Amino acid sequence: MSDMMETLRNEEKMTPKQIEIVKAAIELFSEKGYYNTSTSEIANRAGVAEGTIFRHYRTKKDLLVAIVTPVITNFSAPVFAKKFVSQVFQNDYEHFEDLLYAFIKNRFEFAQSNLPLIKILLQELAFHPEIQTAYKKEFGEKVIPAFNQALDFYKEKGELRDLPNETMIRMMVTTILGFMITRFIVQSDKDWDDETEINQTIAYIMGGVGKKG
Amino acid sequence: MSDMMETLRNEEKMTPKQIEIVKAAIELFSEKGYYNTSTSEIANRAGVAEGTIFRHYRTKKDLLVAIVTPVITNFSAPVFAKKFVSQVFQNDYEHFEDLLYAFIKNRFEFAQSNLPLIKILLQELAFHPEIQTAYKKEFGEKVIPAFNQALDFYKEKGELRDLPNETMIRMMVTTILGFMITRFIVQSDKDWDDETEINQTIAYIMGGVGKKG
Amino acid sequence: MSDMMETLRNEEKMTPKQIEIVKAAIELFSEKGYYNTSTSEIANRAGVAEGTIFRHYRTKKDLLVAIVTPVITNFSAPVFAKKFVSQVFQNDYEHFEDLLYAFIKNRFEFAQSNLPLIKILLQELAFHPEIQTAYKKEFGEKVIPAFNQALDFYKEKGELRDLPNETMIRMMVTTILGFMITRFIVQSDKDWDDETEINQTIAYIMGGVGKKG
Amino acid sequence: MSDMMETLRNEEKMTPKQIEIVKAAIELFSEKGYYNTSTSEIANRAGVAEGTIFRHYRTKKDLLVAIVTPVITNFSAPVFAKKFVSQVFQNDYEHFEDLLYAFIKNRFEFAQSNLPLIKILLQELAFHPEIQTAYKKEFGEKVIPAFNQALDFYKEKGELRDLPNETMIRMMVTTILGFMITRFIVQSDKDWDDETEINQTIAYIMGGVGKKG
DNA sequence: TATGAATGAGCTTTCATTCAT
DNA sequence: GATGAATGAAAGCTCATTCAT
Repeated sequence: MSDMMETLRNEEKMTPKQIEIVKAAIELFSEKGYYNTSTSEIANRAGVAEGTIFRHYRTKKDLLVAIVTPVITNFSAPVFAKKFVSQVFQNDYEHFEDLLYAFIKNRFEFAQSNLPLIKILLQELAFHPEIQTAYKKEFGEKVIPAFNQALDFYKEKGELRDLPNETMIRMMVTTILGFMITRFIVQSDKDWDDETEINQTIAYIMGGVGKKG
Repeated sequence: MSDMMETLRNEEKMTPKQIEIVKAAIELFSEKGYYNTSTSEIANRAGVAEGTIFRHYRTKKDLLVAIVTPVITNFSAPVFAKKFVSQVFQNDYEHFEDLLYAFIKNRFEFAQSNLPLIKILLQELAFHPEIQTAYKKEFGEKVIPAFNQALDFYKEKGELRDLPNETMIRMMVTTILGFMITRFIVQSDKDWDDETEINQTIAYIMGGVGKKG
Repeated sequence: MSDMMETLRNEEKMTPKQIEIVKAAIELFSEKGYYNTSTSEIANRAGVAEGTIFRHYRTKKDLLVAIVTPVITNFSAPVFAKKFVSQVFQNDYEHFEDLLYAFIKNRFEFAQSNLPLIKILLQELAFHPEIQTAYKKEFGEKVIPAFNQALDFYKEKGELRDLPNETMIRMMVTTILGFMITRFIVQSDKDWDDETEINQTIAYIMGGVGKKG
Repeated sequence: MSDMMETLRNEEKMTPKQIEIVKAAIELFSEKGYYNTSTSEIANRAGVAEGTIFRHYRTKKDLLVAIVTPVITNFSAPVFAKKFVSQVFQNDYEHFEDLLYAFIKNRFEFAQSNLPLIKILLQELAFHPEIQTAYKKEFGEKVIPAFNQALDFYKEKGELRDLPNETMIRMMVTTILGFMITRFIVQSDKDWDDETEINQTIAYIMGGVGKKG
């Protein structure tokens, strides 16, 4: 839980009760969904009066957005921060495969320790235009450009097929997200050998986008 | 719309009003989600009294389930019906790639003409245990076995890598679903060259699961 | 009470419960004011579930407006209807004083049997732009023109001073309203000799606007 | 605003924050009414914490009463103070008309510089028994007696008709208040020639209560 | 004196569901 | 089968007031 509160970041400015509210909301939203969770339930679990929620968040939806928006940023952004891109060009990752491994590993761990947040994001994305907007902005302005740089770099190196970046990104993202959703949500109770699965996923992707021979 | 009503199948037994109710519910559920749609709105759009809905469906959730359950069966099942499997073994599809093409093409068209139904399924799956159960049953009892037969067949033929079927299925399903979700939901407004995209998707999958050389 | 329901007019189209709701609302709004009356109180007194109120009136304010708007029309309009104006010109009222008497008498009786409605109107006018708009429209389009015709007629006859109509109307309306408010609201418990008071009011007005000698 | 604070009188004993609270409350109450103004809004506009309001006024209603009560005294009283009455008997006003002019002029100016306060008084009078009581006390104990003295004096002088004082007071007050309400509230945006209107009002009153010939 | 987080009762409103016709 | 008025529980939200600091 403390991991997640870090993801939400501005913990310092929060009162103890507000932190309890956010924690309770995360639990309930991820378990039962936004519409199946009442504010009185949240207040109850947070050990707080219902009115207290509305001192901190004007509406129930504001609370949802306050929870979900940082996840969008933190789920997609960090790896694409300057540091990461520069690592690519400094040859920290000799092959695209190495980059892929670092990336998936990193995001896998993020997902693991922020599971409830990610569940909320996935479940509610369809219903809240505010969240969709934030997601599109993040993806369009940060993720795509960073991906483009990296893909161009490794294409130049002759490691990747001559497919449009857009197509490649879609396929990779799809494969990675699909793996994580299966791993953490659809079949979370299965006994997984994560290291093997990650490597198989990388192999699958490389088979699809990497240059043969 | 009539395509979709076919998917729901038991149209014959429905009164005209009931058909209107289901049509209205499909539209509204897929546009705004189950929880954002009120029964009075459904009644309104169906041109029916609110009470009429409850003559046909004991609860609002019953209406949802009545709409969604057939989609599960129809989205996954038909291709795996006896006819389909026998086609595989009768060498109707010489290569796995051919099977894949037929499969994706067929499901792509189904998705296209049942888009609202599939949106409802995807959006609500997370929140309704009844739907999850139906989905798991269908997937476990029909899809997996059929896939297994086909994969074993083409493995034997030396066309597929020696990966666990489960892994292969997950990756293929993920890739295909991811393609369709992008195509029809996330970026439905983009200008798509469907034939090209389908072929690239097949190439991507074959790269990942096909035997090299 | 049945008098008042007539004022509201469209009783025919109302369900019995709706009539009870309106009656209860009139009582409570006039006794305690709009903001001091809760919808649960109204429902209670009307012997109705709270939800029933909102089947008939989308919001609490809609209920207020539905009650108040007809009062505006009925308080100001009827006397100025065609019939009334034509009576003026057919010499039904030989002197302005006679017209005044008929007018005050008629409005006095209307006020008497619609007291709660008029209290609501006076009390809430200040706070609800919707009501102000309705009132201004009614006054500007019906009352003023009718008054103008009558005043011009009796000015021609040499019975009225040469004051601007606007000023005369303001003074007369003020005097008449002031009388009624004192009579029915401020000092409603006093023992009034209505006939005398009405005549004195007329005399006061005639002293102020009538031609001397 | 400083004019109004004078009206409220005990400014000396107020802390700066308290003064801000009162100013903010006057603005908001007069603009939107007591029930549409929240204490948090007042605190906000006053630049003060919400709790601070309740250090100075036990309840929100106390704040209203603290604002409105002095207005009642100051709106009606000053003219009837000893000084004023003695002026009457010292023949400072030869004719009743002169007294009337001085009175209306003086109250007109008071109203002009205390408009928000007077709006609050008029708007809230109907809903708060505390205010009604204060108003009745003031009117009964100060205004009526002073008026009686003056009216008797000018009746003796043969300038006024032989109407009951009560009736005359009612009519005069009604006319004067009605004029001011029209001037400052109902049609405050109209272009007024105040001097002319005041004189016409006096003429109207004199026509109604003055002795003919 | 001033703060502002916290309270909880109470508000208006929504909505799935019932039932007499 | 169809209606639609009525229900009442529960929702989200407001707000005057308290109190530890």
